[in-house]
Amino acid sequence: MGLLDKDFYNRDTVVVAKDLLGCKLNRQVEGQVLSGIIVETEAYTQDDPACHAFKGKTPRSITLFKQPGTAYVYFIYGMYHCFNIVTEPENMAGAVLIRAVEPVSPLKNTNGPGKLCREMNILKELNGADVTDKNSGLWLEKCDDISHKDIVTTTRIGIKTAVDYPWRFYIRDNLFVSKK
DNA sequence: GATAAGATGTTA
DNA sequence: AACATCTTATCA
Repeated sequence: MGLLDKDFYNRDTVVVAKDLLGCKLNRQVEGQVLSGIIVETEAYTQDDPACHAFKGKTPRSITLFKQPGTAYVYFIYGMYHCFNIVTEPENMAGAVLIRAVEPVSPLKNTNGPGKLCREMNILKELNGADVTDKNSGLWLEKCDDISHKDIVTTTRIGIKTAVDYPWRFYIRDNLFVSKK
């Protein structure tokens, strides 16, 4: 299966967020590979008030300005991590939050951003990792092609600003989307 | 079913 | 003080 490369991520964030649906997320840990199909994403861009990079570079948001295909992992609510993939050219902030995957190999309980990070052992040490390089232990592959009409577009979840941006995408009727 | 509250630590 | 969350408790 084709490894997603820098050119894939070096595009408009919203386009990447939709194209990531149906792709396979892989995590190698202790010789074991955990995999899931991405079924839910959200887009965040530099001029988006809900984005961590909205107010410019900070120690945390600096990762969002790195080259496309960089992992952006941050700690939230005292006990969870969220996993994003940086998009757009280097020095331009943008990222896609992976909100849910459909379990493939020995995975379960991955229907939410905090849960999938816990189940796939995605920790802060992966912040800044190169997702276009398998050696990072975290990479993505092209898998299912999702038809345009099977992508549902809604507003994003869990934020207080820019609540009207229609930048959450998920696969219609998929059982592993968060909430419901 | 629904809604409320509690856990927990980093961030600026 | 807020936070790109999730679990458990307490209603009905």
